[in-house]
Amino acid sequence: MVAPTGAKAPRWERRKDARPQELLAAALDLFVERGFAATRLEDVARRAGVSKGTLYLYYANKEELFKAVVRDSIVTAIGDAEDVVAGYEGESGELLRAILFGWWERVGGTKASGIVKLVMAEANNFPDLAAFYRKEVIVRGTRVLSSVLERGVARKEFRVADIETSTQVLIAPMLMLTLWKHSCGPCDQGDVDAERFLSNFAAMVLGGIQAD
Amino acid sequence: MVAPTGAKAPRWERRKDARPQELLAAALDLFVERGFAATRLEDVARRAGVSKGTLYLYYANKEELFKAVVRDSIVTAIGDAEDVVAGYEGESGELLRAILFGWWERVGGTKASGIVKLVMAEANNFPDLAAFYRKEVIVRGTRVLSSVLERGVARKEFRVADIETSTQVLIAPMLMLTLWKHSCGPCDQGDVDAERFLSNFAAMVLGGIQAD
Amino acid sequence: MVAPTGAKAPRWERRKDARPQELLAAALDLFVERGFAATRLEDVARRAGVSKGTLYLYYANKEELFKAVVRDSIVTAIGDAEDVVAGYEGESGELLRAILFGWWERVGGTKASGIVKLVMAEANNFPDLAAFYRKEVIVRGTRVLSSVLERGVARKEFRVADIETSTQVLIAPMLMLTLWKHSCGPCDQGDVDAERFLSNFAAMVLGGIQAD
Amino acid sequence: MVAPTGAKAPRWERRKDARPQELLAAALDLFVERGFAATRLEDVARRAGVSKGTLYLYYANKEELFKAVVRDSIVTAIGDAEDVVAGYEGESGELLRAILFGWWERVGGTKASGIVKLVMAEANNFPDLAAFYRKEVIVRGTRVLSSVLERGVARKEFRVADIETSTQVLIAPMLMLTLWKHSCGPCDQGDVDAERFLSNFAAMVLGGIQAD
DNA sequence: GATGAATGAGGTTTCATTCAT
DNA sequence: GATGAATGAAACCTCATTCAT
Repeated sequence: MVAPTGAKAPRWERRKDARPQELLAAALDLFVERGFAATRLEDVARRAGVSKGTLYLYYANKEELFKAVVRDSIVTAIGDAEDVVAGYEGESGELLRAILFGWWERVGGTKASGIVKLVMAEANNFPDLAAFYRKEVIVRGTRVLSSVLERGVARKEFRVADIETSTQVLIAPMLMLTLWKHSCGPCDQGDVDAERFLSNFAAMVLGGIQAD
Repeated sequence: MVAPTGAKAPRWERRKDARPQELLAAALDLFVERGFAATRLEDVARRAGVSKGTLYLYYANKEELFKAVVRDSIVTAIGDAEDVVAGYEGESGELLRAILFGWWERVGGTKASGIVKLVMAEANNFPDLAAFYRKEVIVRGTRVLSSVLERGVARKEFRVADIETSTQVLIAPMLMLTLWKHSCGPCDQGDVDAERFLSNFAAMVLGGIQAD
Repeated sequence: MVAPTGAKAPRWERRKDARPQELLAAALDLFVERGFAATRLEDVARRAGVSKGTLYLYYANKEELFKAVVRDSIVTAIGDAEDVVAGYEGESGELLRAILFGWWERVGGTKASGIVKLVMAEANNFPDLAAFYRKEVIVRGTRVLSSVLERGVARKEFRVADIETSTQVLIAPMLMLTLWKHSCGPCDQGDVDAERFLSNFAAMVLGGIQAD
Repeated sequence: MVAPTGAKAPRWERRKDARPQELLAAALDLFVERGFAATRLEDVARRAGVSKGTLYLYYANKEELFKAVVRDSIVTAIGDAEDVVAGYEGESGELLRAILFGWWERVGGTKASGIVKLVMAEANNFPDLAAFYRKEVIVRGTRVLSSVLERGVARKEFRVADIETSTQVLIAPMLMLTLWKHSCGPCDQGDVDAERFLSNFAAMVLGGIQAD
C-alpha cells in the first residue's frame, strides 16, 4: 500500500484537468480539417473520447469552443510575444527575428495556422467570430509587430518611414506562407521550405530597415 | 463578348436560353460570397428570379451547379487559352504575357477568382468537387502554361531547365495575387495594385527565362 | 372532359390553402392540451397530417406559431368586437350583453380559452410571448370593454364612476369562468353552467350601472 | 415553529437535518416561479447550496422532489386540519372558520398556493403527479371540509341538503382566490384584499348553513 | 418547361439522471 | 454523505431534393 495522502492523484481527476486540453486539441484538428460550419460537435467530442454533452460542460456552444481554440493556439502565442517584447533588452533586429521565428514555431508552422485559413474562408458567414478574431488576433498581432518597429526607431536601430505600412509589409508574406501551407491540398504544388523562406525574408527586411 | 447562339432566335427564346446564364451568375455570386456549403439553393434560385424547382431542371444537384459555374467561369477561360496557344504564330514571350494577362482579365481579376479561394477552403469536405477541380482546372491550367514554356524552348526562345518546376513558379504568384484579393476581409490590408504586380511579374519571369 | 379553365380547383391547391388553418387547429389543440413548452412541433405537424418541415413553411418558429394561434383564435375575435362596437347603433346595455356573450361564444366557451390558462401558467418563462399577449389581447380587449362603457356614459345610458375600475370588474368574472372551465381536470369539480352564469352576471352588472 | 427532532443533537447534525428543508424551500421557490417542467434540478440544488448529486441523495427523482414539496407545504397543512377537526370540542361554525383561515395562513396566502396553480397548468403532462395530487390533496382536503359539515349536521349546528355539493361550494371560491393571486402577472389586475374576502365569505356561508 | 409545397435526415443544444471518487 | 463530471435521449430548426400540378 502506498501512502494515500497527497501524492496519489486519482486517475479520474487527472482526466478532468486534462479535458479542456483534449477537447481543444480535438476541436483544432477538426476545425482545421473541415472548417467551422462543417465541423460537427459530436465528432469533436468523439475524437476527444467523450460524449456530446460533456463538451457543453466546458464550452457553452460551438462559437465559444472556437474562440477557446483560437485563444489557446494563437492568442496565447501573441501574448507571449508581447511579453518577450516588453522584457527584451537586446538589439531590435534580433528581437524582430525572434518574433518572426517564434510565430512560425508556435503558429505558422503548426496546425494552428489552419485557423488563419479557416477564418479567411468563413468569416463572412459568422460575423461574431470575425469580430472576435479581428480584435484578439489581427489587432493584437499587428500591435506587437508595430511595437517592435517603434522600439527599433526609438533606439535608432531601425529607420522606417511609416510604422503602419511597414507592419503590413511584415505581415503580408507571413500570411502568404501560411496560406501556402494550407492551400495545396487541391493545388498540388510542392512544399515551400518555410525555414529558408523566413530566414531570407528576415534578412531582406532587416537589410531594408536597419539603420546602418 | 460572346457570339450570339443563333441569328434568328426569337426574343422570348433568348430569354429561355438566358436562364442557365442567369442561374450561373447568381450561383457564382453566392458561392463566392458564402462558400459552397453555406450557399442555399433557394437563395440562388431567388437571385436568378426563378423557383427552386426550376434550378433542378438545369442542374441535377448542388455539386453539378457548382461544376457548371466552374466550367463557365474558369474552364472556358482555360479552353480559350488553349486555343490561343494552339493558334499562336508569334513570339513565345508575347504569348506568355497574353496568357497571364488573359487569366487576370477572365479569372483573377473577376468574381471567378473567388472560386479559387472557395476550393481551397472547402475542397476537403467535398472530394468529388476536389477531383473535378483538379482535373478540369489544375491539370488543364498547368498544361497550358507548360505548353507555352515547351513552345518557347522548342523555338529556342526560352531557356528553362525543368518545365514542371518552372510552371509552378509561374503559378504560385498568380495564386497569391488571387488569394490576396479575397482573403483580406478579416485581414484589413490595403489593396494590391494587381496590374502593376502582373507587369512586374511578367517582366521578371521573362527576364529570367528568355533566351537572349 | 370538363372545361379545364378556371372552374376546376385542383385538389392539391385546396389543401395548400387549407394548410395554415389545419396547422393552427392542430397547434391550438396541442398547446391547450400540453402547454407551450411541452408541445412538440413534430406532434403539431403530425396531427395536421404533414411533416415537421412543412410546418416551418408557414411559421418561422414555435413562438410565431403560437402567436398565429393567438391571433387566429383570440385577436380576431377582439377585432370583430371592435367592429361591432364601432358600428353599433342601439342601446349600450344591449351592446354590452352582445360583447360579453360574443366573447363566450368565440373564446371563453371554446378551446381558445385554454390559451388564456396557458399564458397564465407559462408567461413567466417566455417573456416575448407575454409581451405579445399583453399587447394584443390584454390591452386591446380591455380597450373594447372600456369603449362600451364610455359609449354608455356618453349617451347617458350608463352611470359609472371610474371607467378603468369598472372595466376590471367586468373582466374578472369572465376570467374566472374561463379558468373554471380549464382547471378542473385535477380539481374534479362539477361543471359550471356558463350560460346561466353569464346571464346572471350581465343582469347584475347592468343593474348596477344602468342609468335608470 | 417546528419542535427540534431530538434534544441532544449536536449543532452540525442539525445542519444535516436541515438539508431536506433547504432543498424543499428551494424547490418550492423554483417550481412556483417556473413550473414543474421548466424547473431545472441543477438550479434547485444551487439555490439550496448543494450539488446536483446531493439532491438525489434525498429525493429519487424530480417527481419525488415535487411530491415532497407538496407534502411539506400542503399535505401537512391538511393533516393538521384533520387533527384540529378530530380534536375540536367547540361549536362547528367556529371550527369551519378556523379551517378556512388556517388554510389561508398555511397555503392560500403563502408561496405554496403557487403549487395549486402549477398543478392546474401541468397536471395533464404528468399523470403520476396528477394522481398523487388528487389523492393527497383533493381527496383529503375535500374530506376535511366534508367532515366539518357532517359534524355540524350531526350536532344540529348546520343544516345542509347535500354534503358533497356544499363542500364544492366551499372550495370553489377558495380556489378562485388562489388563482387570482397567481394568475395576474399577465392580467395586470389590482390585488384582491384576501382577508376581507375570506371574512365575508365565511360570514355568507355560515349565514347560509347555520341552523339558526 | 415551371412551380413551390412537401419531405426528412442531420445538426446544435438542453437537462434529468448516474456513478466513480 | 457529498461531489460534479459524464451521459444520451430528445427537442428545435435547416435545407437539399422530389414531385404533383
